This record gives sequence, C-alpha cells and structure tokens, in this order.
Amino acid sequence: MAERSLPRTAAPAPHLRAEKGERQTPEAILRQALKRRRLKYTAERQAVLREVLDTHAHFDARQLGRLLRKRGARVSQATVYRTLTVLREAGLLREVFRDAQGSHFEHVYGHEHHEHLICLRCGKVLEFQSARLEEIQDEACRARGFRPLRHQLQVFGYCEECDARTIDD
Amino acid sequence: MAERSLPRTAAPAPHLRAEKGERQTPEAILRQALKRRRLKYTAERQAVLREVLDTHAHFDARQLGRLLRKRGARVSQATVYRTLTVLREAGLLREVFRDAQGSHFEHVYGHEHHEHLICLRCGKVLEFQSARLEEIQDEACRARGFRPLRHQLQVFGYCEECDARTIDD
DNA sequence: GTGGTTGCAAATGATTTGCAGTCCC
DNA sequence: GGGACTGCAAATCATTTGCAACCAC
Repeated sequence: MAERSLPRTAAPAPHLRAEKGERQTPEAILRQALKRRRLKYTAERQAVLREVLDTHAHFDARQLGRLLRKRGARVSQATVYRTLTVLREAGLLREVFRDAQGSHFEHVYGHEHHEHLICLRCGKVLEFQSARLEEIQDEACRARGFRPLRHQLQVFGYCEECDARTIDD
Repeated sequence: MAERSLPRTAAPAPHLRAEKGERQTPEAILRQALKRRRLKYTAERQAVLREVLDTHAHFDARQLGRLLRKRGARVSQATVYRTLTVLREAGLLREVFRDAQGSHFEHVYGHEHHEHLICLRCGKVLEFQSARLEEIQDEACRARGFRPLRHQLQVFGYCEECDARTIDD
C-alpha cells in the first residue's frame, strides 16, 4: 500500500496552509489530527512525536526506535512505524528520500521547505531553498495541466570534505 | 551495494569515458563497460539490455523480468536484478525513484536529463527539463563546496485527467 | 464499555546471495 | 581450462499485519 490521504473534514494539505498551523504547538497539531480521525492521543504517540521533534537531523525508523528505547520509552518498533505514518499524515513529518536501507525522514514543524544535497560517501545531508526553483517547477506544471502537491529535489554527490578525500579515476 | 557515479549532470562525467562514448551503440557501450571490468557479454545481458532499450516508459525489475520471459527469453529474476546493476553502472540506466514497491527505472541512452512529474492517482509520469533549474542547483552546490554528480527532482501531484476527476476537500 | 492501541511474532515483498552446474574468453 | 555467469532456493531487511491483551475516552 502507499499514499494514504487523511479522511479530512475540511482540512487542506497541512503543509499548504502554514498560517494557522504554525501558531499551534506540534502536540496540538497531532492531537487535532488524531481527533479528526477518531484516533487516540496515547503515551506512545506522544513519545514518538517528542523524539521526532528533538531530532534535528535526518533519521530512519530503526534509528528513531533505538533512540526512543535507549531513553527508556517503552515503544515497540511496530508502533514506531505506525506512528510515523500518522505523523506524516498530520503534516509533521516528511519522507526525505528512500534508498537501499529504507525511508529517511525529517520533521517539518518550524522548517521551511528545502531541497537536499546528499553526500554519497559520508551520508551527510545539506539543505538549500530557492524561490526561483519553485517558480520553474510551477511553470512546468502549469504548462502540462499538472497540479503539484509536493516535491523534492535531491542532488547526489560529494560534500566538501569527502570530495577532498576522493581520488577520481 | 555501492552507489556508483552516473554520467549525467552539468559537466560530462570526468572519469567515465565521455568523449567517444556518445557516438557508440548502447551494445558497444555495455560491451566496453564489461570488458573494462573483466566481465562477460552474455546472451542474458544482451537480452536485458535490449528489453530495457525497447521499453520507452518507466519500469521496475519485476515488470522487466516478466516482459522478458513473456517474449521467450530464458532469464531468471535474479539475473535481471544483477544485470540492472551492471547497466546502471554502465550509465545506460537510471533509477527514477523508489516507493513502497521498489525501484523504478528508465533507460538513459539517447535521452536528455529531465525531471519528473508523478501522478499520485494514476501513476503516470510526465517529464520536463530546464537549464535554469540546473543553474540554480549548481549555484547552491558551489556555495557549499558540494560536488554534484547527479540529481533528481520529483513533483508529486495530479495529472490533468486525474485532477479533473478528483473532488477536492 | 468498546473501539482504537500496543507488543510480539509471523508474514510480506523486493532485492540479494550461496551454491553447483554452465558457459564465455 | 578457469574464472565469470546463471538459475534456484534460501536468506536478508525494512516494513506491515494478525492477534490477544490493554487502555483512552
């Protein structure tokens, strides 16, 4: 299965309307998203959300789970996976990219949208944003009658340190 | 598995032979890439290459395998996977994106680099290219000392037909 | 109460890999 | 002839799911 949409009642894609959302705490946002779907605000979900917000770097589901448990939270890996899905649907989490080892995430709260420069050697991820970039995309979409919802640009290469260390063949 | 650099991006890939490469047939390119690594030009690899080139759409490893076998080629799925890796390393194939169902590819031969507009409803993939887009990226990379090798921009949304059919919330 | 939750273990599904028999160079 | 290849089946691995005990509302 894939792409699930929130059974909304009147809520446009969370990340598309930032004004109202940015005023609430992420906890309130989650609570609201859950209530809208008649789901429950459990201790496990709170723990995962807190960890996600505290992690100011990209992470995958396993790492997050390990981190949580290391801090004493009693959350199974299955619940981590299930909660990540909920957070994504609540617009609090974004999947940055997938590779052989699975999905990589970052939290969204308080962050502007941005693109990624991914180092193939050390895995470091740099970020940048550009309004012009968005314009170009919108233009391309418009020309094709395509309605964009979200996008991601990934540039793979070598970061400064790794580049210096890499001998080209 | 090792991330390999593909011949694609602003400057022609420096290490992978660039100059005379563009004039050769894809078969010759593969043959050469294999020889360089002391690998063999087998009937199975030829069959996979032919199928990859004949497929003018995005595909995944399973589909390609099924297609090959349907045409009578005696190629196991394991070999399809192994060969796709070889073709990618030879610069004849590109991984477009990954989702829950795995990797999606497209052949590179004779195609300009381009970005993708992916319909979340019907799965259709539209393409576009933009020199300005590349400039912006290069600029961002330069500013961070990042050496870009390849990139991909994916815009997710709804294509014209699906958009018309979609009742918005 | 009771419908949504959770942990656990088993199930998935794409992709990889160990082997033994084959086949290019 | 020997190292590379191939098919097959077993192995991986991240992620999902069935189920019975639990818990938020």
